[in-house]
Amino acid sequence: MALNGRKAQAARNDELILEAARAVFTADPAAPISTVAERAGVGISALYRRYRSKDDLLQKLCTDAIRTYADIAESAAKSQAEPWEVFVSFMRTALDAKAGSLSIRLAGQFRVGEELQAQLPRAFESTRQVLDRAKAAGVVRADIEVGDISLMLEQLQTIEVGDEARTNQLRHRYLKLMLDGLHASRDEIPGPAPTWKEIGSRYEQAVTPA
Amino acid sequence: MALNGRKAQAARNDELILEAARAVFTADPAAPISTVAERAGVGISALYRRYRSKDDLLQKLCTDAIRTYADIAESAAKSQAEPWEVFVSFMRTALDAKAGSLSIRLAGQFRVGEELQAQLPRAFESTRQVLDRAKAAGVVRADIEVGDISLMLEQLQTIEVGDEARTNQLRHRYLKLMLDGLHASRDEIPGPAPTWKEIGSRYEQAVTPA
DNA sequence: TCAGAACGGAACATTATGTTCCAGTGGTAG
DNA sequence: CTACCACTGGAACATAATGTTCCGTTCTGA
Repeated sequence: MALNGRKAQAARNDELILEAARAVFTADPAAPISTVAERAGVGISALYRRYRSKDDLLQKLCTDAIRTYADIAESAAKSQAEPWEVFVSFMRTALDAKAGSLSIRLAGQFRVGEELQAQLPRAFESTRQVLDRAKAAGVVRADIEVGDISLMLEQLQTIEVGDEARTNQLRHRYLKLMLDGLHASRDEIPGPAPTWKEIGSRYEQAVTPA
Repeated sequence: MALNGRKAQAARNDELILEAARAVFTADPAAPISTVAERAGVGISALYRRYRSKDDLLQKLCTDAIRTYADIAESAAKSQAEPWEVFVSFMRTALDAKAGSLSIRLAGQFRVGEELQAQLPRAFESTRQVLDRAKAAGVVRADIEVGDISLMLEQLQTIEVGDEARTNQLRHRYLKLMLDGLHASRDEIPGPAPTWKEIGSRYEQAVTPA
């Protein structure tokens, strides 16, 4: 009966809208809000009932995404398995979660709220732990830093061909390639690793609305 | 005196406009045409005197870019140096030329003209030769194909931090990482390589204008 | 001196899009 | 059974963005 109730319908729409928004904005960060409504199969007012503005929706999406990423990293940091296994599995899971994709592609388009900001240290710290453990074990080259992980995941998530399954397959194809590069202890790679500041600075483009 | 003449000024503007357009559209593929004029330090009419429309300008930019890429690939294909050296040098040069960057980021925004289309086989064929030679020499893993090269260069060119020099440095950082991955002959990398069709299909989004 | 090529940039037309508004619907409390 | 109202769809509105045109101005070259 909860399935037929008006409230159940509303609750289902909550999820439908979020899912649609994720899909739409992942495909096109500049997409209009009407596309989200269309994709979700609801009217525009269903959106505005839930979010004060587009900015609000984007913020919610990104905060969720970063929280998901932080969760994944934290979980990996706690794992007791082999350092290389943990690292690889972490990278794969993070890639699949498309967590960074949204936040980066939408960077600068919305105000960065407190909750989002609060997730950043957690994301950074956990990633660092996973990475450091792998480096300490000698299975990841020493000249890799946390910023590298961010940039690599971002790069991978820019890969985009028509089909979603195929896109994912290709992303993992290049992840593997990168992992092989990371794994090896060959010559130094050029340039210092990206700093956390460099990576975060892209969020600062947003014109602060009233 | 050619430096002061009206015609000389016009000729200089030709170049200024192209340079500005490259810079602007590389940074933001959706940039308005007025930004290009501003950056070039000319008025809008100076633009429209040279190009019938924005579409024309974009087409010109991309055609140039792909021709440049094809030139680089062709030159590498002719080189007699060591296969691995040739391959690495080709990748570095292609990356610096930012050749693919423009064409991909603008894909679907302009009509694909004949001249552009004519460059594609040349680009593909030369890239294939460089790659095949490296594979035959056993210095590049066998499961890499031409489409991989395209996608990798594209990925690298999506890297973007504020500073241009730094951006370039980071791109080369990850190119090196990828090269290490390519070089190694470890386990298979997952998924079939991207096909030429998959890569080209992104140009087809353009709504054909009258 | 003067015709006209080249130019700057305001003005215009059009489109895109965030947001509001209102009438309709159906579950539900009383 | 009925009246209420949360929830919704989507048209309408206001606004901002931007491609293109137009016109008055400048300055070269003959």
